[in-house]
Amino acid sequence: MSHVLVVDDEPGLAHALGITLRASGWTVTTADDGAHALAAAAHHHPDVVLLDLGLPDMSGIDVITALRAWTRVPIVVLSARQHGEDKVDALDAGADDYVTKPFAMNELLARLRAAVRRAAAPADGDEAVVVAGALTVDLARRRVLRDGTEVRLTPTEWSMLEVLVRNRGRLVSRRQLLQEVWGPGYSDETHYLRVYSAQLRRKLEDDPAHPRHIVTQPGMGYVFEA
Amino acid sequence: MSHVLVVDDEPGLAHALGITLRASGWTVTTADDGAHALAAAAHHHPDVVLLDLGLPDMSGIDVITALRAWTRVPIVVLSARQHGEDKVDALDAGADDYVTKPFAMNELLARLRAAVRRAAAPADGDEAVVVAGALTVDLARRRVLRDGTEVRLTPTEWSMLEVLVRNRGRLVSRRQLLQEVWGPGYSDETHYLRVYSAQLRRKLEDDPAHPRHIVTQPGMGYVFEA
DNA sequence: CGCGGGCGTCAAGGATCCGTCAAGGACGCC
DNA sequence: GGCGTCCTTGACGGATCCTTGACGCCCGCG
Repeated sequence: MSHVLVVDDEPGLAHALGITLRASGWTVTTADDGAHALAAAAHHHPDVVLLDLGLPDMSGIDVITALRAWTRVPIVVLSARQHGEDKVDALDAGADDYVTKPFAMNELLARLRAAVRRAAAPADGDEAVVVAGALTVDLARRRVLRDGTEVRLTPTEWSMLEVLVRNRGRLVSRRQLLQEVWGPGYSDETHYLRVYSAQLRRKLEDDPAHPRHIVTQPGMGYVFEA
Repeated sequence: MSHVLVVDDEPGLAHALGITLRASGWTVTTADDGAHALAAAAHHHPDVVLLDLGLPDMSGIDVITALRAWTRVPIVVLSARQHGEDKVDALDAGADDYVTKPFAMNELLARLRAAVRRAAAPADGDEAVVVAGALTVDLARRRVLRDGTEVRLTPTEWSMLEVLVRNRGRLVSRRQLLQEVWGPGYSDETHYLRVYSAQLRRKLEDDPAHPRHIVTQPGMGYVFEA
């Protein structure tokens, strides 16, 4: 099923949400302030973020803005204020939906499902399995086969390959790659790209010195060619 | 601006919504029952549908289902019932958002904007392909094809070509070109333009000495001619 | 006719970027 | 604690690319 990041500083509510969500088949990560939320989002790549606007360290709007700087993950906002201007602010900042406390749990679940479904829908071109020469990349099962035998990838290697394969045939800029794999704040760590592109090539390419699938576009980024 | 289809059977509310929406820059079509709503949606292709669930001829859920059979136009639902199970049903049927009466008009406007923005976002990079004779410039994928084969450009070459192509048919002044490619503070480095226009012509033009696409306007700047 | 400015061409550096190898160090597992 | 995996970081050739300078051409003008 899908993965949800719950951001809430009230331990009781966060706990209750976690139990209910897990009972509904979600996997759950929790964060109790904005900084941890951003770190967790970058690390876990949740399918949806459930964000309480009342956080101790930074405003919820800032969290939304920071997330929207690098990801389109759906954000469902949770707020105590019933008639707050912050509804408008949150939606304009890039939130996808808004739930006011108190809320019915089944309504919240429906909104989360709707948010995930909306986000998944435009990804039409996504087939779960992409074949490129001797390579078979199964995006759903997170597996790669080369000449029919499985290749073991580390989490970071897989993450980078996944971004490239989902954008196969088109250039992925260094910046985009760094942000999607390592998260915001890593936009300039271009060295990571060199290290990991080399590792992927060593594991996936027939001739790592002359790669046919993971192609460098000097000065710009990388492309996965099928 | 965008076009909204308002589906409501209360003449007073529909009228008030129409006035407010038009004042906010929307163009508006109204329908007072489900059958007319479906016909109007098929005819006008609105950018967003604002749907009141309480309709005389059919249930709002059925309207959503019928729309979703053929279009992904965002649907924002309007309902009087505050704690109704119909919220969940509407969202699961394919609605994008939900507003409960009574509602603040600026919240409704924000939700409509958010719905349209969400729907438009994935389509952004589309249609960014410019064809000029034997040249094909794909602005989204950052690729250039000449007679069907890809041409490798350096980052600076691409950046300059991109500015010219985005302003195709219009003169781009030397100053503007320098600032957009090299940044502010390079307004007088006209020599760069000569070097890079020459490189682009060598890579893209059939006869670099007599360019047909990257044309110099002496003393002023350059034009990309399709 | 001589001169100068704008433009195009070519080539040479120096800076930057890329690929590679390898050494710490964090973390989980036994 | 010992071990293995993985991420991060550094160093270093080699390739690529940006910048800069020199030079020739064309054309208008004095």
